[in-house]
Amino acid sequence: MTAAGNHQASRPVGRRLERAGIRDVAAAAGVSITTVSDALNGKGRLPDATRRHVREVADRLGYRPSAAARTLRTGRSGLIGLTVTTYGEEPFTFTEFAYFAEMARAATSAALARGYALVILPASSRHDVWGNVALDGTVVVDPSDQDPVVTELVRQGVPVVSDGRPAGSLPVHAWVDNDHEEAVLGILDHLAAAGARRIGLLTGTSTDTYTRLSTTAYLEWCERVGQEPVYEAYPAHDPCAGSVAADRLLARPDRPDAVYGLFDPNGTDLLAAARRYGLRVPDDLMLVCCSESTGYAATEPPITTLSLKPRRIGTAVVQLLIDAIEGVGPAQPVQQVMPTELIVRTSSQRRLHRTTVSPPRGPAREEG
Amino acid sequence: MTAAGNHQASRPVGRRLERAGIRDVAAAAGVSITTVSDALNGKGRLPDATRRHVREVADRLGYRPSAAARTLRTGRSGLIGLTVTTYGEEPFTFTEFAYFAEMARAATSAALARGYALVILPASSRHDVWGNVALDGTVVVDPSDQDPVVTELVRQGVPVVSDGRPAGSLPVHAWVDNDHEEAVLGILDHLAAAGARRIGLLTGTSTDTYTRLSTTAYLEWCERVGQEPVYEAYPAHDPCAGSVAADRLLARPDRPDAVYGLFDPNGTDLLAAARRYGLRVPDDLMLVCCSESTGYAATEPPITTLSLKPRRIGTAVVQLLIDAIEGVGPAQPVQQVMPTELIVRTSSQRRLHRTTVSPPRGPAREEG
DNA sequence: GGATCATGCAGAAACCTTTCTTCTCAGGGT
DNA sequence: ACCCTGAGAAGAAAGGTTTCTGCATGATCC
Repeated sequence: MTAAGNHQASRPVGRRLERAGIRDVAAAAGVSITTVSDALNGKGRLPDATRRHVREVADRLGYRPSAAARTLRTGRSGLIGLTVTTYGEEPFTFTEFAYFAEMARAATSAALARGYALVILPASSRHDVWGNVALDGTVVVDPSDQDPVVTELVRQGVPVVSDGRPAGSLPVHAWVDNDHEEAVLGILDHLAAAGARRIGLLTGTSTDTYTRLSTTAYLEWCERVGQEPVYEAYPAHDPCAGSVAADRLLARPDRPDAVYGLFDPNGTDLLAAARRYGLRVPDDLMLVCCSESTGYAATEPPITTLSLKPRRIGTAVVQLLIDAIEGVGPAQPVQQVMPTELIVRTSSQRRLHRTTVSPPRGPAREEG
Repeated sequence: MTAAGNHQASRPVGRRLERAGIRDVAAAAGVSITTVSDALNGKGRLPDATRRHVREVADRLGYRPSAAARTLRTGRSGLIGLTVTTYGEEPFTFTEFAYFAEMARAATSAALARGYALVILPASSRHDVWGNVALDGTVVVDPSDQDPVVTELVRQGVPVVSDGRPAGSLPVHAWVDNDHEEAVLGILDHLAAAGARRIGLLTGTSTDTYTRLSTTAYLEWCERVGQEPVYEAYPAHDPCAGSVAADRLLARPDRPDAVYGLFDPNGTDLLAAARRYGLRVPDDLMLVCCSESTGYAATEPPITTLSLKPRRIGTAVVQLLIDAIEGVGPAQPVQQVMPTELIVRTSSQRRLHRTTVSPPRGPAREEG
């Protein structure tokens, strides 16, 4: 109230009008700040009359407790980080785009339902951002081998739960992951049952656990059934490399008559390559890819996809994390393996077999 | 160091080992906490030797300033909210899913580049979450008529920038939106030029500005060229209603020979309906829809889409918001209208015309 | 040679809550 | 009459930073 005192009604959306503090409420209600705090938080020994009175005064003054002060005092911010692996400048790569979006959506819902908010943070980036936000815990998606940020967080005692098995011996508090081996084996069996004689794989060159587990499962299956492996690996974070790799795979002399693609755009990549080579789908070439996109229901022909059920994963990860933050649940690290779902469409049905799907385990409780 | 002093190396991932504070650094470096703060923040008058020494000691101790304390003192949290309209239990509806995901991605990048992190918050939900997080500002997507949360934020003086024109007289500090009228007019002209005689519209029943502006632009165009309007409106938040509406539109006696669908899934909806009625695309029916999905490049036939360029929007919104937070830029509200991009594919080309696209205005600077 | 001045650093307030501890007072038991 | 108990409420510390103000010290200037 210095020089600005003479034009009061000038700008209601001004610089930032001084908010009412707990002191102001106490003064207006004629009680101490302790009483205000207790009344508003339902603590202490106060008669209902006092509680109501304080609440009413606080409402009238538009009082909102300072989150910063509360965090400082209680050590709890109500914020959990969602750490995404960054490729180049952008958070999360395109190949896992739909997956990540769905997973983040579910994680947001789950966190909000328990009174927490999600902060999106880049992995292993300039850590001034990391230092500037008080986190009660962090979800890290696909932790890389020795992520310095995660290591640092764990060292500080911040609970960390990962989506995907942690590589190396990263001591996360819990992780959730799909049963990737079983998923791949299921797909290969499905294709073989539909009449595939030589099944190819479109895989990645990176060393994350998803790629690794899926590839080794494929190789094991090939060995078991006595098929020579036919696969192409490409850098999955490159948006164009998928098309090239798909083309290469179908250009081989030992061209497969069925292909499973590990990454979301591979369905489109393979379909385009098949058209170039005049291959009919599914008659000459059967196709399956791992994707969350509903667009594969509308391609010509519709493509069979493997869904990793990201909503289930996102929900589970957040539940585990908040349990760890609040100290409920087991003290030991938890490992939760979630089933996948094969959505069978035309591209993997050479004859009109059955159209049922095969959820590998457990009753399907939720729609996610 | 009370009872826990006797088993030091017991659990490195223990409860939460007490972090080093600025006091500890000061003591270890043999200086005052003022000096530590100044040395680390590049303020005050200190010789470089002292600065280096303090920094080194701080590093050795693994000192990280408490974000809560800093926020409390400075009034700045480095956090900006991303408010999404919630439908039912879930944040953001499916119809704007791809748009939102892309927009959020760009917003995250832009915020991080300027040292801010993004918090995802639900609109008009239980506001205990809102009260618990200190926000420097908020981006609100598609603000509804009288959103209580946004009103409250503005009242508190928190900068608010909206993606989409604010409905009513919501006093946001700035907004960014596409030129929806121009986009619709461009599409209608494009279809007419390709030979469409009667153009239909698939629109929504909700009252948000996007739906409203697009629909009135369509009606105006119809009046101008003397065509009877042919449209169906449906509740866009219902994932199944789109198919039904598409079917109804094509079942009409005055069936259109070209349709523009305002929402992302409408391309698939219309394509499926066209198949049911035995209509060839684009020969009997031309199709355009508003979508960010790349899947429409792989449908049969590929479908022409209107992209709202969500990455540009997300970036612009965050820049505007941070400018407002940091007090740079104009004091008056800013309104920024961004161009859209029509991606012409087979579904809207009856004869083999040109394949060029028509960005309504401005040079295409970035790829987003 | 004393006033002035810049330099290097320290003290302490302020930010706003939550919570531990303490105080007062009324009433009931013996 | 006394002690004890419990309710109701207040005092004050603590949480960790930033930053304003101020105190020395040595160098500079007339």
